[in-house]
Amino acid sequence: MSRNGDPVATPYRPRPTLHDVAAMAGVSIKTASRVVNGENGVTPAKVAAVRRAVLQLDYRPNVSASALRRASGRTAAIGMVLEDLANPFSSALLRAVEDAANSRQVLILAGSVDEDQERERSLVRAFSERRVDGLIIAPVGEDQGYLRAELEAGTPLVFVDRLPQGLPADCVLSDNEGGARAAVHHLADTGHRRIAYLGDLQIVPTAQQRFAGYQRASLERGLPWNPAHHVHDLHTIDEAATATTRLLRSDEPPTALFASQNLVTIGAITALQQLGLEDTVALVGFDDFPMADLLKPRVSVIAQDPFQMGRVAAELLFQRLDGDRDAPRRMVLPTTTILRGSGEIPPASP
Amino acid sequence: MSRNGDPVATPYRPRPTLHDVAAMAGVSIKTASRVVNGENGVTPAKVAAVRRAVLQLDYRPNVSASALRRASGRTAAIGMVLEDLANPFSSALLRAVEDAANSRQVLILAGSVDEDQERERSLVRAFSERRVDGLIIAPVGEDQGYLRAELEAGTPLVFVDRLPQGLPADCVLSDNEGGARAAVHHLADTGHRRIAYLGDLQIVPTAQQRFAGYQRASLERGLPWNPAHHVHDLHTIDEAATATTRLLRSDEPPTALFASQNLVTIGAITALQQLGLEDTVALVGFDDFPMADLLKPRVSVIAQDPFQMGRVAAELLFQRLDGDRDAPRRMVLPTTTILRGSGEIPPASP
DNA sequence: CGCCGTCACGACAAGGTTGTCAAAGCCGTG
DNA sequence: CACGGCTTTGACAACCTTGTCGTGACGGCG
Repeated sequence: MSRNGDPVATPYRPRPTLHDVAAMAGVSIKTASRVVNGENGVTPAKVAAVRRAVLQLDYRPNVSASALRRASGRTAAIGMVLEDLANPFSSALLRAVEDAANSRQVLILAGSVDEDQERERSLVRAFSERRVDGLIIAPVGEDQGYLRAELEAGTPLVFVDRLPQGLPADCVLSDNEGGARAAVHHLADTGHRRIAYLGDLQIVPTAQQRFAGYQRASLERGLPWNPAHHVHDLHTIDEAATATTRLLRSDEPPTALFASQNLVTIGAITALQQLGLEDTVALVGFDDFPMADLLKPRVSVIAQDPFQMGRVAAELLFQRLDGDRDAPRRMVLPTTTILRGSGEIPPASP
Repeated sequence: MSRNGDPVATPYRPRPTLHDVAAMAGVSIKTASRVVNGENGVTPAKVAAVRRAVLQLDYRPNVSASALRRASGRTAAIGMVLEDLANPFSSALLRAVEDAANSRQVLILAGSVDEDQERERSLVRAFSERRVDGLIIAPVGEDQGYLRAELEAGTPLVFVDRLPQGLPADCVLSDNEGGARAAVHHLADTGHRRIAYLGDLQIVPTAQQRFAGYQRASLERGLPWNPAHHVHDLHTIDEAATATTRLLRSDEPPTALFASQNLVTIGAITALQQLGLEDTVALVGFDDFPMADLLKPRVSVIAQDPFQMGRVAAELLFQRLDGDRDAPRRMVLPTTTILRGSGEIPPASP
């Protein structure tokens, strides 16, 4: 009863192949291939015939089969292993790389690892099984030695945001230590001596570097070293808010806060607002975030430039793909200090 | 003189193939294939030998070659065509789809179109040449008929955020009209009668729907219809801010604003803050955004749920991949009205 | 007119894999 | 020991494409 409009599964029409194109154009497969790939040595008449057939059949070359046969084996795709595709930092990286890849007709496979080492490895494996031409990785694991085979097979690797461990490879980092140091110096310049550190998971290398910057600046300025003012392992807004509240309610509260990361900064702001202290306690956050200049007070930050990081990483990768086989490079991108208000609140006179 | 540490380009080691595995294990290629694919009918001793060889060579099956040969032709990859990978809406969609894909060992190819029709088509073409198993598309073009060949070849298509034109395909939308209508009703409930509409590019279908909702609610509440209070084609924060400023400085300024989109909302807030009117003029925005509840006043919004949208789209897609060939479905996701303060500001008494 | 170089073209193999199928080995039974 | 039935195994073709190379046609030259 297929007449009365029942949805009937029409059989799928198989995709046309070069074989079909060649048949329709009345030439050999090889000649069709030549035309499709723009090689010369084909009569204009046959070129036209093949072109017609391609159009009529809506022929799409099969890149997989092509890559399989081609000498270079290039698939014109690269893989990106990121922390979380939904977070602004990762997605800015992705977008920047996309722009670079786009101009070379290269596609991007992307995945999130969520701080899970196992997932990092399985993603890389999946990309490798697709024979991506290169990988850009924001590593979470403690050892990237498992990638040696990729490197040896000639797949260029570029690490972003964090240093690779146990593998010589290109790498693009922010100046985490320098940025954190600048933040603390700025708060000290404003008159603060009791500056709390609110940090991400200590296993995260960038968090370590930022704490090192905090420590270095504290030393340089002769600030009191008070472990009660150092909170580590904050990984969500709520955790950061809770920790901030506790700090500010303690006997000897800090007069300024350095938040080592996006979500921590937001958590700190939440807590400050709840306590009504947002105009009393100074705050500098690491990482800029949207809206930072619409809050009251506007939030001073140490900004990274994820777009530039992605752009530089992509440049490195494509240089490698173009044959550059020099020693691995490490690029350190400077941070920018953006003063908007929250970091310029002076300490309350005691 | 390669002894003294000059960087010397060591030749790349070609990736091991099944052939190599088979040779090392002393079996035929086919038997190695059987072991790798977990087929049975292989002696335990040979299974063990092949496993050893796989491990020792760090063999990675070539998914492309495999897909080429397999009857299904599945590549275990899907393509996503999004507005801009760096914007929160797109990246939330991407992430939600990734989570669904991940549980099926499917990878994601993603690209941004930036409101460029041409780019939409070229991205789809690139994905199609990779023989992705399915496509999730946030369309920008005015006609998706060019995708018919994909559909006929059996590649499931799911559209998100916007309806496809000229093609019967699955589709997941927010209730744009309903959400906008709710926003205006809420502002009317608060006592407003002069509610301005600040809208995105008019060619964008979602913008049209939101304007329709605004119009419908205005009618339902008998609000004055004042074209001077309707601003269209705002696509950046700056444009929105400028337009808002102009509106509020006009002879008969609105007492409330409905911003039809993320960036427009932010632009409106910027303008309100500059004019010192943020506690005087009411504002409801379409789309939630991070920090909306840390601003002063907190920003009332009509929230979409991009994660759910992505999840639903992925579900549809995978159902199709699992053989569902029913008529195309259209899913409309409800919006949520989140009242935080800015939408509850009463009109200034004249 | 015969020879040779050039060019267009296609037959064939190969790339890494899986589906098909026949051969070979093993077992128990009569 | 011959036979039938079962399991294990590998040779071969095929997927779609491109690289190699030989063939045949053509034009130019001696």
